[in-house]
Amino acid sequence: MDAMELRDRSGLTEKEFLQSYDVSLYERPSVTVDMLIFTVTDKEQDNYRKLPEKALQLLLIKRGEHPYLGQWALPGGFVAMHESIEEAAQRELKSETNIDSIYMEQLFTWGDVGRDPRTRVISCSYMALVDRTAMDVKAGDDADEARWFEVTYDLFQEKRTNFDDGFEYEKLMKIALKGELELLTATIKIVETLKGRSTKMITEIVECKGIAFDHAQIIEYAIRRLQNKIEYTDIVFNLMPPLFTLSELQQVYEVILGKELLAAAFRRKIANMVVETNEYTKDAGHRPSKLYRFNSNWNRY
Amino acid sequence: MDAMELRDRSGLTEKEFLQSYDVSLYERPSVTVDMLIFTVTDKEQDNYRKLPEKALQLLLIKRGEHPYLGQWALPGGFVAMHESIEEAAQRELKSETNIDSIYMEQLFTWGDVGRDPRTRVISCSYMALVDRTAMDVKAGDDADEARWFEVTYDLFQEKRTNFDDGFEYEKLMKIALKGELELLTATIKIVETLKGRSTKMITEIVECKGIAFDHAQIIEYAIRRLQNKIEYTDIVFNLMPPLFTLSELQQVYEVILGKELLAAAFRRKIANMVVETNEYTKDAGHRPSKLYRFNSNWNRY
DNA sequence: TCAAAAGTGTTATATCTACACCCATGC
DNA sequence: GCATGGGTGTAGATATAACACTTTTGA
Repeated sequence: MDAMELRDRSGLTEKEFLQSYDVSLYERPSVTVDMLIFTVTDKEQDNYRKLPEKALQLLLIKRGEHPYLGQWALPGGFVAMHESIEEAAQRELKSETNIDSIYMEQLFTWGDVGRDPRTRVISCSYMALVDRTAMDVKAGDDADEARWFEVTYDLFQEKRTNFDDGFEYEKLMKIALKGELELLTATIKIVETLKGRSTKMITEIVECKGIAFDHAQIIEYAIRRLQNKIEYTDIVFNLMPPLFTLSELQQVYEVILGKELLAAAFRRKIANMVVETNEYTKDAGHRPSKLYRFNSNWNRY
Repeated sequence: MDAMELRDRSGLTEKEFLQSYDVSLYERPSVTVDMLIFTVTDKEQDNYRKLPEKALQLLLIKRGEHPYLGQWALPGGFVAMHESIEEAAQRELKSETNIDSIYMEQLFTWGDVGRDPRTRVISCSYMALVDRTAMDVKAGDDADEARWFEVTYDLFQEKRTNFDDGFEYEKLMKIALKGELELLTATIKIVETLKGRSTKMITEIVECKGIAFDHAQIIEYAIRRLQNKIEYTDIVFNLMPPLFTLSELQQVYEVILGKELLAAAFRRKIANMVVETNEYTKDAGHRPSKLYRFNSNWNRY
C-alpha cells in the first residue's frame, strides 16, 4: 500500500525516480512578479472651503537598464527558487516601498511569448493597496527612482457590432499616468466577443508612451479589477487611514469608479461597513464631519 | 530620441545588450498549466416520471509516472518556449479531450516551493466548461486513462472566533470525486482572517486521498470561482446544450451552487439571459416543457 | 451673511422571497 | 386518477434612485 513502493515502467520507485530526475532536460521560461501598488492622496485645493480632491496613484520605477532604459515600469523582479510567488511579491514590495503589505492579491499571469525582449518571461502580477498617510512609503528618495503617478482612466471610444448569433463590443481606454515631471499615456483596446454561447475578451496595447514592457496592459487590467472589487468587497479600507469621514470615503469610491455618486445613497450603501466614532474633523471651513472607522465585523451578507 | 540609441551604464545600446544577454545565469523554475475541465451529465433515473438528476463532473487523468504514480491528477503539461500560457492550455485541452474550448479562463497561479517533488514547478491553472452532449469528448478511451469524476463539495465544519479588532473564520470543505471505480476525497481548510482593516484568506490541504500534487486545493478554488461566477456572468451556458429547458438550467445552477432554488424566482432572475423557442420536450412523463436558448444579446446591465 | 459640506427624510420604483395555485402529460 | 414537473400570480419585504431639505461651521 505504500506509495513509495510503487514502481514505474522503468522499474523505479518514486524515491529512485526523484533522485534521477534531471531538470536541465527542458528549456524553461523565467518567472517574475510585477506589483501594482495603489494609493490615494489629496490634491492641492486653494479654496479654503472646498474639500481637497482625491487622486488615485500608482507607484512606478524608472528603468536604469536595458531593455526599455529610461522608461517607467511596475516594480517587480525575478522569483527565486527558494521562495513562493507570494513571498517574492512581498519581498519586492518591502524592498521597493518599505511596506509590509496590508493587502495583496494575485491578479493575473502574463505569458505572451514576445512580452520581454530579453528572453521568455512569464510574469505573475499582484495588486497591493496602501494607506499613504500611515505608511512610511519610500519612493522618490530611492536609487531606483521610484515615483508615484496619478492615474486617470477614461473611455475614449466604443463600438458595438451586432450579429445574428452574438456581437462584438470594442472599447478603447485611455490611461494617463501623471508624475511630477512626466506624463505617460497608453491606449488599450478591449474586445469582447460573443459568438454562440459565451463571451471572450481580448486586450491589446494600441499605443503607449513611456511605459515599459506590456505594463500598460497590466495596469488597465488592475484598474478594472479594482473597480470591480470595490463594489462587493472591503478592499477600499486598505486605502483609507484608520479614521475617515464618509465624504472622504465617497471621494475614494468616486475616483476609483470614475463617476460621481449621490451622497445619500452612498451613505446608506456603506452604512454597515463602517462604525461611527465620537470624533469630528476640525477647521474644515464648513460644518465638521463625524469620523468613522472600518467595521471589522462587516460581512457581505 | 530613438530608444535604440540610449546606452546603459556599460555603454551598450539596447540591441547590444540583448545580444549579450545570457539567460543561463539565473536558475529558473519550470512552468506548467493545469486544466480544470468541468461538465454536467444526467444521472440515471428509474422513475419514469422524475427528471434525471444532474451531476457536475471533472476530468482527471491517472498518473502513469512518478511522482504520484497511480493517483489522479488534473490534465496539464509544461509550457513550451514558443507558445503563450493560454496556447499551452488550449493545446493540452485539445490533446487531452479533443475539445476546441468554448470557454476557458485563467484561474490562479500556484507556486509554493514544495508543491512538486521533482523540482520547482509553478503552475498556471485554467478552468474550461464544456457541453458534454455536443462535444466529442474523448476520455476513458485514451492511453492516459482520462476519466470523468462526479464532483461533490460540502461544508464539513465551520468555526468563527471574534476578536476586538477582527475575527477568524475557518471552514473545512470536503471534496469527493466519484469515478466509475474509485472514490477520491480531500478536505481543504480555508481560513479567512480579518485583523485591522482587511480580509486575508489562506487555504490548505488537510487530508487527501488519491489526488496528486496540490490538485485538491486547485479543485476547491475552481469550484468556488465557478459558484461565484455563475451568479453574475453567463458561463453556465457553456455547460448547456444549444436548446434546454428552464428546469434543466435550474438543475445546473443547483448542482453547482449546492442548494435548491425556487423555480418562480429562478425563472424571473434568468429571464433575460434566455430566449424561448417554439419547441417543446416530448415523452417526459409529465407536461412538456418549452425549450430555450441562450440570449446572445444578453447584457449584465 | 454665506458658501460649502454634513447629514436626514420622502417618495416612487425595482427587485427578491415565499408561497399558493393552476396546467398538461403519460401511464 | 394521479404523480410529476411546467408555469404564473401575488403580497410583503427589502433595496435603490432621485431629490428636497435642514444643519453647522469658518471666514
